Amino acid sequence: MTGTHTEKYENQRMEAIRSAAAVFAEKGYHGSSTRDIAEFMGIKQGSLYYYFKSKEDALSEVCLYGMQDYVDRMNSISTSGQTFREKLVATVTSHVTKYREKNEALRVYNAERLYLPESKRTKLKELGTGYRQQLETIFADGIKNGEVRASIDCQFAAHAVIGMCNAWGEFIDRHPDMDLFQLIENCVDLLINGFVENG
Amino acid sequence: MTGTHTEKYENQRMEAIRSAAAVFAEKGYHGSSTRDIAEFMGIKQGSLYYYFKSKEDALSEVCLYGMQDYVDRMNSISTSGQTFREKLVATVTSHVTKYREKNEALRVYNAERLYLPESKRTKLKELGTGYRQQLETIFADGIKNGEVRASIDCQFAAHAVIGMCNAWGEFIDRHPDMDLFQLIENCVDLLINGFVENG
DNA sequence: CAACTTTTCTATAGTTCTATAGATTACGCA
DNA sequence: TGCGTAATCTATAGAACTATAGAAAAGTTG
Repeated sequence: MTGTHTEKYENQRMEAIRSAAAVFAEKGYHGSSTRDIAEFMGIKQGSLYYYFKSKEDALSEVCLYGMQDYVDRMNSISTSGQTFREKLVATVTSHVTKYREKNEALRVYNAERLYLPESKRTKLKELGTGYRQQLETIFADGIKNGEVRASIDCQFAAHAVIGMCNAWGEFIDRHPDMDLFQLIENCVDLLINGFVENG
Repeated sequence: MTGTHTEKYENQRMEAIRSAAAVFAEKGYHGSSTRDIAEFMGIKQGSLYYYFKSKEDALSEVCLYGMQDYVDRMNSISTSGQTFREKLVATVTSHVTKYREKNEALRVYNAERLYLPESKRTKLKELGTGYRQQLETIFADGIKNGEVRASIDCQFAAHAVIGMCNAWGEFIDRHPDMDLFQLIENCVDLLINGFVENG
């Protein structure tokens, strides 16, 4: 597959994906033109079609690019021999710092993926489901060894963690001077202890 | 202001705002055309401009419409004489059920407001800030009377609650058969007790 | 350097979209 | 019933956008 292409082609293709990610993240998929993306990358509008079959194809590539890295990190967390608490810290840290690293692709995945037709979303769904299931397993294991309250619904818990991280991710993007360390600490404290005295 | 217009005009105007909300919620601001909105409403594209000065104006009205109701509910919660716990339940319930009621306008506010120019966002910012500050006050009062742990950062807490509710809101929209009662219970339990045994 | 391949550019066909102007129909009331 | 206002429609100017075709430039290899 990749063997058919030059090294330069592959490099430029990645550059095109990153450019598309940056532009989509700022203006949204429908608010961005192929000219915007090409200009960001430093080429002409028409040349972009040497790397993407269509604008929709560009969105698809951006989403996959954003998810791949994200899922990879979760894989290494869930297979590490850490305690529940450590895994939770690692998950939140990984997720939240990804936004600070200005990896716009993950934001694009969250905000724009639904504009892709079903057929182009199956792979993305698999990745997302895989991520969530691994997080569910972390909770299930936590219940087994007594670290997590037995009444916790693991599916709810996984969704809640992901949703909270995404919500803060959006916020972080608009507040570049925010103290991430403090934020992560607050998130983990909330997830572990709740807000209320004597829970 | 409103005195200059007919009752029919005001009714149709609200209908136009609700139509715009529905269409924007489904396709996004840039992905929607004025023809889409007009068709949803059952009139012709050009006629829409009898009710909106521009497409951007439509977005602005939708966002304001969505926020107004949302903020009103928070006003009545925060001025009620309830305990922290009760106010938290009421807040989460109000927020989450707003999504189930298919009030698309709030979703549009969350997802699309940033496409408005700064000048058209000042009122929206005021409303959002007001909401958040009232929620912060609920937490601050909870600390004062010992219901909430003293180490909680009220600003963080308010953002976290709003972010979590919005995250679940998006989810609810895509899962219409979900049990809201159970979801609210889970959310409140998480916020109050956290996930971990003996917090 | 000459032939060939890869990458980029220019130009454009064919759509679609916003916003406006002016005609047309529906409505309220004397 | 007929007049004046309110609401909607038709038609279109003018701009923008996607995707393609074919020319040009850059790069590679004998």
